[in-house]
Amino acid sequence: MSSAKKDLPSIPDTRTDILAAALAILDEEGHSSLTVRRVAARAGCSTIGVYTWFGGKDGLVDAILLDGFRRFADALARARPRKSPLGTLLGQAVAYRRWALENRTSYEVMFMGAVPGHVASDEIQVVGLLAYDLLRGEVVGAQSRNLIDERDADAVAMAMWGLVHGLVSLEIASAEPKGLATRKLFHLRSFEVALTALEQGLLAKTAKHR
Amino acid sequence: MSSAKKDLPSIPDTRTDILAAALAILDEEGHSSLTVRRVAARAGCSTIGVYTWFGGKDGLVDAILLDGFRRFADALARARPRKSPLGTLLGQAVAYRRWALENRTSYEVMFMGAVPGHVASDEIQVVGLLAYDLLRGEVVGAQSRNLIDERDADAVAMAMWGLVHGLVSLEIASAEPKGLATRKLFHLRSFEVALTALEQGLLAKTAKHR
DNA sequence: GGTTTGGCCATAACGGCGTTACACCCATAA
DNA sequence: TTATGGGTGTAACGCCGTTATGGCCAAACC
Repeated sequence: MSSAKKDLPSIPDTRTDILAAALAILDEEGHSSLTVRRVAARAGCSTIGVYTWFGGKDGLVDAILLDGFRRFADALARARPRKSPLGTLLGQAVAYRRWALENRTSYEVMFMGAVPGHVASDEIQVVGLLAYDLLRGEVVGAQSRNLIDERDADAVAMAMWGLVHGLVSLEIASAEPKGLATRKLFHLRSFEVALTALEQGLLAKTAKHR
Repeated sequence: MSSAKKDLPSIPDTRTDILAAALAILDEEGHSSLTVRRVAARAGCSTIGVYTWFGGKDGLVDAILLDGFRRFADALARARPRKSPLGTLLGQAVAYRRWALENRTSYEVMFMGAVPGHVASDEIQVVGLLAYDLLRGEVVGAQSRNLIDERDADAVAMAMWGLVHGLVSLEIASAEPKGLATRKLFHLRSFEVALTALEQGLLAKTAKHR
């Protein structure tokens, strides 16, 4: 029975081909080239394949998002091991920026609405919020260790997410393809200044006030 | 000679009609309904009018952007009179958010790339950066009065812009049309927490450090 | 075996998009 | 009277997402 399976991995799977073609087009040509016709041509089938396997362009983009969120979460998780919760938060912010810049088109689709008419399915939106829950959890952890003051954890988490997302999306929007190194350095400095200042401002005023 | 002018304002100006139609469609139906055909139909001319007066859809969107940046700058300027530079900065941030939420579709086109294929002309990009220069000027002012520490003014200005833009764009992206009041309140609280924390972290440690 | 079913697919079309070639009107200038 | 040229409508081109139609073919049934 195992011998009957041995060539299974080489069976051409239309669904896999289409998704791979879509990711390749997104990476190589940008989101404006992500059309059903082009994806189908690259996958070696007709446009109808996208409808058979994904229900349409929306479903295909949902699959792209699912893949993106998984890779994004992996990148953030890989940046976790730090000693202090504050160090972990800073490290994750840096990892967030690095991933966004290295996966620019994915980030644009995931967080900047780059695919014009797309509305993500409810399921996908839930997956997208997992990273936020991770962040929130670390904020609560830092608060419980009295490293961050006692403000609303959601407000603090949103502040961090908003700052990181805002800086990253401005950087992506202002970057010519393969942006200048000096510009990149400037954005990196702004990023560090902003994050350390925000964390400074959130530090618990331990037994100093009230 | 003045009597010869008296009916000039009532002359139907195709260019004005088209721009007004585009702004109305953007406001009433959202950016996905902003098509050349629809604008022309609402303006009472054929699609060719958009090409005669604006050179195409890109030119029309540029005109929309110009209008948007003007109204945006007005709203920020109207929020200026505060006593301390820090109060001014905070007041402008609040005005920024208020304008973005009250002019959601404009903000999406101006700062979130809502019109799919659009690339703003160089001239328009310069106009868009005027608001940034205003912000930077106030940062420098606050630094010269020793209210903000001596970090790179551009980095500080980018930090503020990034935070405000990030929170606002997350709020816009997550808001169902006419979003729930509770959600709005949550975002307002996050906004205030984030801004005061950032400013706290940027405060000059007056004669305390070095 | 023959027949029916149903999953998968290609062709060709529909309506909508941005854009443009072409012909037309018509006020002005010669 | 004729010529010019700016503003315009019509109709088309090549894209887009989507779908109706119908063919193929392996599995399931009589």
